[in-house]
Amino acid sequence: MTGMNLVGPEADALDLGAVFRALADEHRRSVMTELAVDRSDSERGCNSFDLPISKQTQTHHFRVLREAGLIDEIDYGNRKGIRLRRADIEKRFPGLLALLGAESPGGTAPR
Amino acid sequence: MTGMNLVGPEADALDLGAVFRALADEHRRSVMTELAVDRSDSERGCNSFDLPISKQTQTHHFRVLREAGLIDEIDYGNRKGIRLRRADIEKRFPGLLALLGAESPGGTAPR
DNA sequence: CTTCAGGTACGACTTGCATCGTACCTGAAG
DNA sequence: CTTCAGGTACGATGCAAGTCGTACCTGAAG
Repeated sequence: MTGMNLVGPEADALDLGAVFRALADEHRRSVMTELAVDRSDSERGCNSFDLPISKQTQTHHFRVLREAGLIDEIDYGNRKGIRLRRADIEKRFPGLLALLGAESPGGTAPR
Repeated sequence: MTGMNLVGPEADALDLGAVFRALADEHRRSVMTELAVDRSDSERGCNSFDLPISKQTQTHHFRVLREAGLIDEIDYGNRKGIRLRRADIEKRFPGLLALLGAESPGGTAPR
């Protein structure tokens, strides 16, 4: 089976409190900002975001993002994929990703 | 002197991280939700939000909201006023207040 | 003046959370 | 098989933050 065994809440069950708590951390927010800017929404590797923290801590952060419903984690056994749940987020919290994208250091305005 | 000696950051200096950290707390978020829904943006008393916490803790939460740039606190000496910084927030983080307003228990949609 | 309610300052306590060390699992490559 | 890199599980640690107790200040009302 190819992945997706790690699941978060349904689109309608996304909790704004959990989302804000997830985005309160600088590292998690930088991940979400990168994802928000990349309009291709392609699956990304966990270490494509170079976070200055240990891999155990990265595991923790990605879990928080998944449990908040912001990303999907695709488990391949010895490798993991990350994908932004853009449609679900836009449906439940329209404009949130734009706020994150506007914070992109490259000045990558959503237009 | 009529108030406003308590000041937060300038409109352009609002930090998304500080805002998310402020909104991560349930009590602070409930205050902001109430403020976001009330389009009159009139000055409100501190205990017009009935929070199930002591007054010292309320002082703490309002301070966090002010330092995040979300509200103004008007000091009258023995009384205090609270006012939402709607224009500044909308300018810097357009759509944020709509997200909060949509969480209002009364189903008070922003329009 | 005294009384009283609203608010703050300081400190203590407790919980939550970010972080990492150690150990272990998984799958791919030799 | 062994080796190795990516990832997880569990536990410990350190720090930030939410909460409240006590004491004090401020202004209004008697």
